[in-house]
Amino acid sequence: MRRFRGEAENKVDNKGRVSIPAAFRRILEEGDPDWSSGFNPNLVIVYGRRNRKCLEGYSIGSIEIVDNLVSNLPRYSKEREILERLLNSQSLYIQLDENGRIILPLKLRKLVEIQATAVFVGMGEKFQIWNPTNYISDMNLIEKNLSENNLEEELYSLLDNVKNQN
Amino acid sequence: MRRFRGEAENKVDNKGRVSIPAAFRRILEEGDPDWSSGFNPNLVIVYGRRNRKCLEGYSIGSIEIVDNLVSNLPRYSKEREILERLLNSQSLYIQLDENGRIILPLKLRKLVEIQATAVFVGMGEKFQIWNPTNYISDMNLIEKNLSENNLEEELYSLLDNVKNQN
DNA sequence: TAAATTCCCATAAAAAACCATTGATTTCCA
DNA sequence: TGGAAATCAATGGTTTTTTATGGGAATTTA
Repeated sequence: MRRFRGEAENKVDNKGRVSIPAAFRRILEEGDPDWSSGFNPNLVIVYGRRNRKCLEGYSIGSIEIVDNLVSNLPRYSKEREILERLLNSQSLYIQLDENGRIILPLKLRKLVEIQATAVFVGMGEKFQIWNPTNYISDMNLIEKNLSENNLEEELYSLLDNVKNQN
Repeated sequence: MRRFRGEAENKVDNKGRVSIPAAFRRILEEGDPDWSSGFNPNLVIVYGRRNRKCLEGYSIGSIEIVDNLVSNLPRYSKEREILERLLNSQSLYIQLDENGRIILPLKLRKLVEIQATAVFVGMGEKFQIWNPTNYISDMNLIEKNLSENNLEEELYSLLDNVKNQN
């Protein structure tokens, strides 16, 4: 499965309409089992992640993987209920329009402080939508953390450890 | 099967009428084997869950799954008898009206303290109906629980464990 | 027969569908 | 290979449809 990559800044009009970057649309199309050429793919936006001032977009395929994991937990378990709250209650099924746009409801825009522009950030199996300023802050935070603790090498070596476990 | 997603707050008038959120109606339609375009889907509302100050709505399809689970228990076992009380006795079959509304009987509204507004909460294979204030409390409880015990990562890793079992 | 329930109609606001424009990118052919 | 033609992407505006909700008449029920 191809991945969401790159960053793009698009305008949000006063109805809440935003274009999904064309590159991301390709991934959404590939990832939507019901999609076929000439039609518009669907996606799911999750807004319930804690400690994150952004929205997360998933292709239908990727969200189904997550949903199935949840569905495999005991039906009435506490754990499952909480995960449903975080992943299903705080999420939306959204259809792209003819022009590749979606409508971000006011509620979500307020939640992540998005007004006239939004930044789309590829994150592999999902993408994020940020208020531009908040995105810069978040990147700066990461940069700072990396340089202060000289974490970069350590992080990359993590990858090798994961590999060894498989 | 598509899932119930998102949160919506709708008004309850003094006849007990409430709109089922349009997004949920789509799921109810898909999940009702007898439904066909132009008609109104049916649903089942369960009010028998203890420790839950909310009602639960199921599509015909999902309630059948749950019913079948109960049917797999030994026919005259105590457990089955009790579950049938909670899931069958304390539930009702409801039809949406022409405008996508249902009537919540006074008895049920009292049971979960619903008055002028109700919150609909998508929970994947079912949805919940809450008194707004009680819903906020419940979410706060979850938040508190997550942050105090640093449970979020643990929960998400639960998902990975599920994956590894398959 | 009063109260409750069902059915029918009305409406404002929100969302979806439709159409148009501009600038960038790609195609393709002389 | 240069550049005209075609295509696509991002964005704005308008029209149509859907949603949520209210109210009243008709019908049932107690």
